[in-house]
Amino acid sequence: MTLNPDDSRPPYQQLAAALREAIDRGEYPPGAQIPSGSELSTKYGVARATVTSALRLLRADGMIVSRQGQGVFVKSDALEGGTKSKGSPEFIAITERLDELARLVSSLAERVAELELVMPAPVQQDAGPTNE
Amino acid sequence: MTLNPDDSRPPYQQLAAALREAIDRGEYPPGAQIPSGSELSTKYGVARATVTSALRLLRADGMIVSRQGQGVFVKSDALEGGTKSKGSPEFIAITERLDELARLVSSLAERVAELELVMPAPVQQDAGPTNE
DNA sequence: CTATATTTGTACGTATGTATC
DNA sequence: CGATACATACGTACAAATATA
Repeated sequence: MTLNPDDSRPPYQQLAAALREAIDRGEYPPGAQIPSGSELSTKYGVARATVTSALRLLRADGMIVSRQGQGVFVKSDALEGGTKSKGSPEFIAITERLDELARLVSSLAERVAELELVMPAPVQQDAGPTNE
Repeated sequence: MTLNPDDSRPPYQQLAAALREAIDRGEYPPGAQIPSGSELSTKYGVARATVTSALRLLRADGMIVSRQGQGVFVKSDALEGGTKSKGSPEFIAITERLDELARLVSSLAERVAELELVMPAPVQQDAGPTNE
């Protein structure tokens, strides 16, 4: 499988569309693991960075989740028909912002959890008022 | 200005935090143009791709807008009013909530980063459970 | 209108770090 | 410990859009 050089869209968008279609087609059913970045890179004749860019779009669509050391998996509630990939530019922009924000919040939560492990326990204030 | 190698955050997140702080500090006021990718690359000693990654976070925060052939500009609510208000009231409301949330998360990220600098590094437990 | 420089966007190939198996 | 897989980074190159001479 190769990308179409006549397509006006850049390769990473074409690859994203191809993967979306494959998911909708059921080639990668919900919960299944998508081929690794290296495999996709070889299969479609693009660099691994291009695969990463394409997967970022799918992640923004909420169709996949990436787990370091494991792989990339199709989300269980991935919609059929590619409804999420369409919509107004504003919708896409908001979705991407939400995705980045969600990832940032996740990493923040982990960092805070680690900090709490090494933090001395908060000193109990002497019977302070609990109102807000 | 150079990045801190002791910071546990990857360079692109450090750079994003530095740029966020510079914007909040008023070094790049609303509507102003941020130094070009090449300049930031030289100034902070990172690759341009790293600058791009950092700017993607700021874009996710809603702090900047990029215009190909022109540059990257600090987003100004007043400046953006003309083009951004072309959505349904629901879209505008969601965008505003997203903006506030992004700002809150950004401030949280900076506070966590400061805490991590003062805190002792978490010890790696070599006999811990590896399952989840 | 054309040519050139600037800036962002995208892509490539390679390398390293880290998590998981 | 070794193999696999994603995350990140580097440096280079070209395309697209814009501004300017």
